[in-house]
Amino acid sequence: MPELAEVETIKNVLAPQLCGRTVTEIVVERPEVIAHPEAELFTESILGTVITTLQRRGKYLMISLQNGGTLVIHLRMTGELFVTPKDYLLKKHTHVIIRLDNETELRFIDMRRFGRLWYLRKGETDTYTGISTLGPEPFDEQLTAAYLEGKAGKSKKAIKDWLLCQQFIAGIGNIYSDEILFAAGIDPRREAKSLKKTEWKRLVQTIPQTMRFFVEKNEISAEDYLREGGEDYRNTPFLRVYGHAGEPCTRCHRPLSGCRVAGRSSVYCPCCQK
DNA sequence: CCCTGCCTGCTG
DNA sequence: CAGCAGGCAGGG
Repeated sequence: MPELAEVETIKNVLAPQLCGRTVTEIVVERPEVIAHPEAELFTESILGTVITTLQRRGKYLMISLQNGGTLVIHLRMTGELFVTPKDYLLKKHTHVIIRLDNETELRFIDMRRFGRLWYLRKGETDTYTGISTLGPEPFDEQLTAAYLEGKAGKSKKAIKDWLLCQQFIAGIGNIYSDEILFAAGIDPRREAKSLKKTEWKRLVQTIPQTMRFFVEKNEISAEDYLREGGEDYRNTPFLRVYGHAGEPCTRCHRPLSGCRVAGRSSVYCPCCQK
C-alpha cells in the first residue's frame, strides 16, 4: 500500500490514538512478520510500556516507547495499521494485535505478509530495519539540485528507477515517482546521467511539491480512516498519470503511455515528458 | 546492475 | 488460467 504520503497519513491518524497509552497485551498470530528480535522477546520487551511519540522516516513508522525502545513498522505493499475498539470485526490476515489500556488495540494486517515489525532496545544500534541507509527526506533542505546531480550524475539507471532508491531520497515509491516525473516533464526511462542542470532544478522542486500535495490530499479523520478500511486512497482522484495509461493527458490531452521501467509498471506522457 | 522470491487476491 | 499489484532483500 503505502509510500511516504500514506505512511504520513497513518502516523497522523494513529498518533492521538496511541500516545500516552500503555501496552497491556500483545498477540502475535504470525511470528514471521516480527523481523527482530525473536517474537517472544519482542512481545515481552514492549509489554507494560507507554507509547510516547510517533514519527515517520521514509516509508517507516517509528513508535517511541517510554522504556527508551522503539517499535518500527514497515508496511511494504499491502500492510495496514488500525486502532480499533477491542471487539471490532477482525480482518482476515491480522498478524499482530497490540492491546492498550483503554479497550482499544493496534492491529497489523497484511494480506501478502511482506510487511515487517522490529523492536529496538534503548541504545541498540539499528542494523536491522534499513533506516540507517535512508537518504534525505523529500522536504529536507539537504535535497538540492547539486545533491541530486552529485549522487545521480553518473548513473546509467533510468531516472525513475533512481528515484525509487531509498538511499538517495527516502519515501518515493512507484506511484509518486511517476507523478513527480510528470510534474517535472521528464521521461521516466531517461538515464539519470543524461539529465541537464535545468532538469535537476525542476526535479528538485517537483519532489517536495508533489509529496506535499499528496500528503495534504490524503488527510483523513480517524473515523473515516477506520470506516474505509484503508482500501480507498483519497488521493486517487488527484493522480495525473499513475493508473491512467491510455487516457488523455491532463496537460496536452494526448493519450498517456504505459511502459515498464526496471520491472515496474510506469505511466508517462510521450508529449509532455522528454 | 537486473532478476527473482516473498505472499494473497483480483482482473482480463 | 496467467499476469499483475503502491516494496524490498538477496543473489548472480
